[in-house]
Amino acid sequence: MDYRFRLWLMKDNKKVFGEGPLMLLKKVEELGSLRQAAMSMGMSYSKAWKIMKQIEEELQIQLINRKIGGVAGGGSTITREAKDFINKYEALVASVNKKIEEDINRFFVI
Amino acid sequence: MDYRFRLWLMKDNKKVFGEGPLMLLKKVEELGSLRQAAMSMGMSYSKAWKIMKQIEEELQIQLINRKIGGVAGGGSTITREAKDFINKYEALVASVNKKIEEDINRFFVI
DNA sequence: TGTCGTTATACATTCATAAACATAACGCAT
DNA sequence: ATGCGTTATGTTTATGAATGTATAACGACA
Repeated sequence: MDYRFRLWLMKDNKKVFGEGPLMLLKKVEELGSLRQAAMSMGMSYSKAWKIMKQIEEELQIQLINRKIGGVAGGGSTITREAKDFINKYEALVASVNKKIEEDINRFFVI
Repeated sequence: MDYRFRLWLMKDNKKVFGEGPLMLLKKVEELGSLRQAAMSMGMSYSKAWKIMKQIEEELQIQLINRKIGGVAGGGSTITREAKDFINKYEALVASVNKKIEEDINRFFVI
């Protein structure tokens, strides 16, 4: 049986971290700019920006260091805190994924 | 850390079973009609009907026995196959949830 | 000092999805 | 025969989220 799952971290009953933010942060790390990260995912910059803002407010964690203006117009890099966070989230998701694969073959023998 | 988790069963890359259909089937079992089941969930009947139809087509499983007309206008009851299916799905979700709760406290010590 | 690509933000528009609505058929009970 | 509440299905309308557009500020550098 094939499956798909999503796991969100919640705060005050609001989604505060999930697959979208994860991808975004990894792309920022790779590309050095939030705009380029959003573009590379086919996501509008305004949405990407809102996501970052919301998470930072909600979790009280600074995720990216912004630089406005300058040689390449500016850019963003992810913070150590963000790196730690995505490492934890990825480890969690991997662990859960493993569990599902074990179980799904136990329950659905199809 | 609080979380929310959703698991879908897939067929041909399409969502074919998840939390929505599960609730719907349980409500049909409880209330004896797809219309009432949908209403009780604040879901439109047409959507509920489409969900049932799609799953039955996709999984090649008959989920509900329909009766049109008659004493109470008709109604629907869920099949044994559907009962088996929701039992498996619920067991799987419960097992995975347990795992997440263990892990999330291991990873996010917040 | 003007240019560049970025962050930041508000606002308008588009689009996909869901809900509403409409209609037909059904069969038991009165 | 008629009415009732259901299943079945297509069509229309509404809602909300995502996207697009616009504008300002910024600062290194040529």
